[in-house]
Amino acid sequence: MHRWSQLFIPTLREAPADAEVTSHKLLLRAGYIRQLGAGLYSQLFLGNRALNKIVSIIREEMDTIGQEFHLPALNPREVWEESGRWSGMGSNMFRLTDRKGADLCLAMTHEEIMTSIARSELRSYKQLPQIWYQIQTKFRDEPRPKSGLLRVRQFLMKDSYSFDLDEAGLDESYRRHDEVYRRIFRRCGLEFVAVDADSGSMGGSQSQEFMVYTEAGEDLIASSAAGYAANVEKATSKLPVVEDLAATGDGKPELVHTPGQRTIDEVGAFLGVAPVHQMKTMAYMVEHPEADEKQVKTVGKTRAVVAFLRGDHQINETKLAGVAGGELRPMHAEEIATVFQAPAGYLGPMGLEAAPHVRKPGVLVVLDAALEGRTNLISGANKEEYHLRNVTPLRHFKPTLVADIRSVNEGEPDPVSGEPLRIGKAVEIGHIFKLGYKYTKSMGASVLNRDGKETTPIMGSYGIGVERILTSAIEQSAAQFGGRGQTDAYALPPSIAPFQVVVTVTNVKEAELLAAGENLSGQLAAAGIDVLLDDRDERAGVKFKDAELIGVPFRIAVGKKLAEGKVEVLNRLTGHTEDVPVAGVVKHMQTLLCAESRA
RNA sequence: CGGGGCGUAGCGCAGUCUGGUAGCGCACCUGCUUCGGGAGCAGGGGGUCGUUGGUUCGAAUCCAAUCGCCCCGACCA
Repeated sequence: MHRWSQLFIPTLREAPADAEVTSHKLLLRAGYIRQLGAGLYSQLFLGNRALNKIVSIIREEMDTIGQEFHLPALNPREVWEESGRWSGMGSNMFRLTDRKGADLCLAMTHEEIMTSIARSELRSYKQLPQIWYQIQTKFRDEPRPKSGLLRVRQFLMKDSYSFDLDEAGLDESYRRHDEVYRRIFRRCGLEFVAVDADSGSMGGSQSQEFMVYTEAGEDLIASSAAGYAANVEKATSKLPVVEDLAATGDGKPELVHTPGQRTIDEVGAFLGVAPVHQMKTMAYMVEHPEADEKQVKTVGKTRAVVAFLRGDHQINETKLAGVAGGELRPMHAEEIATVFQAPAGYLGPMGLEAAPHVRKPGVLVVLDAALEGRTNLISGANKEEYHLRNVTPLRHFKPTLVADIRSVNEGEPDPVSGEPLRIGKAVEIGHIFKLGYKYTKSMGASVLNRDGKETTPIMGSYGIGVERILTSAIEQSAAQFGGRGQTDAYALPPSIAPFQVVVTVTNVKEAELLAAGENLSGQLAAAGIDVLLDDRDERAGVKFKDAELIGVPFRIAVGKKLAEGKVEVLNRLTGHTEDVPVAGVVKHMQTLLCAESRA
């Protein structure tokens, strides 16, 4: 049993001005953390206690499928050279030099180290599969740390790595992680969705992110009630069929004078057509990575990329960049003039010389899949103050290719079941993905297979952000309280709260109250409940406020009702209070906690 | 790295424009009263005004440089 009077729980009445995000304010006010520098936080008693509980849950679940390691955070340069990431990680990696002048780095992740162990120790297929994990501090020199514990430069990560003989084995290791992750997040009381994700700089094929919807999030995800979920960078939808406009005149593209009308809305209003019947032109330049030598050789370091979308649709630059094979930037005015021979506002497809193939030189012209099969659209005419009617893609102009390059919108039917999509900000709390052979191959790991032949093991890599679980639990709860009109209030799930119950003695100067509180706390502790006794010589109001601030899910007030042999039990998760006879409190709490852990 | 903002007591802020040697609320300490929703009264402690340099008789205040933090963007597991 812990006595509040002896603890260091520095709660604040007001949040420091630097804190903007809800969870950041609350973590500071509740005395969980204090800031040391940008993206660097000290975890105080309560913060550390909550994080330790999360770590325990993760460890317990991970132990059902893997083995816990603990690797050095300080890594020699050589290992990272082997995978090509010493330079690949760029300035996001903290680097340092030892007294002998040797280069070292602070690890951002541990594929290299795990693979180096696998390389030197794994010899036979009989040793596979292996799942190795650790819970360890990671260092990343973020360009912009922000939002309290959400994006920091030093954080705790559970990272695991699987080594399998073949793809079927990897599928299984991946599936087991998927299952365990879901159990971990459920036990931490999070409402999450698993989304298909972009594999990013880590390389690999299949990949899934575990996300918690919250306004503080940095990612946008789309999900539907039917279970479809994807990062907006990847999400698609099934669009209802659009009835095309009737052709005018002889049905061939027809010039119309549109003086001063440049935007989709202006042209639409001027001609009396809806945006769905218009086609918008987006002009970019793509810069190919040096690594893609072939591409750079045939089509040049940079090339023009022109995308056509429905008038009411938004371009998804991530998708387009994927198609174009490099980084995008908007075209400059001179480049527009060269490619289109027309000013922005009147750009269109006619007269463009499209590259016949992505790997062939010429302007890369991409038609969004939503325009495939559409007819008689309105587009720019590549002539100042003129637009065209009756433009039918694939008949009147040939793009290099047709691809999905747009962002889905809220409410559109999901591609699987047609349920409306919900789009919202979310925080990534976990990521699992199939790495493939990237590291085992580049670092030369191999085992002998059944036939005595050298075989490269296939790898998977799986991460969980420990602090992010705490942060998103707070965000999630604060949003619920906010919905009930209570701002800056939250309560943590008992599984991860620093304490499950706080016993508030309303007035410690009344000896009976204090004695009853101590007695009750002792009983709860003896029953295995994590209890905090608030025995401070403070006014009741102060203690109630503090109990709420630190997010403990259950509060037992020992006060005036003790005269009737009762104490007041508040379930902050539901807001429900009830008076319970002192003798029945332990049982009552056990029932409440049990119900909560099942929920 | 581009754009914006801010550094004055533990926290929140005023004072800076118009230079004259620092103030308010909360917190903290002491005493009395109060005691189930951030108490009241009285007394008290605490600040190199981010740092460095310059202008001036005199700088929190004006000028320059520099460091740090926050936000938007770019980037990112």
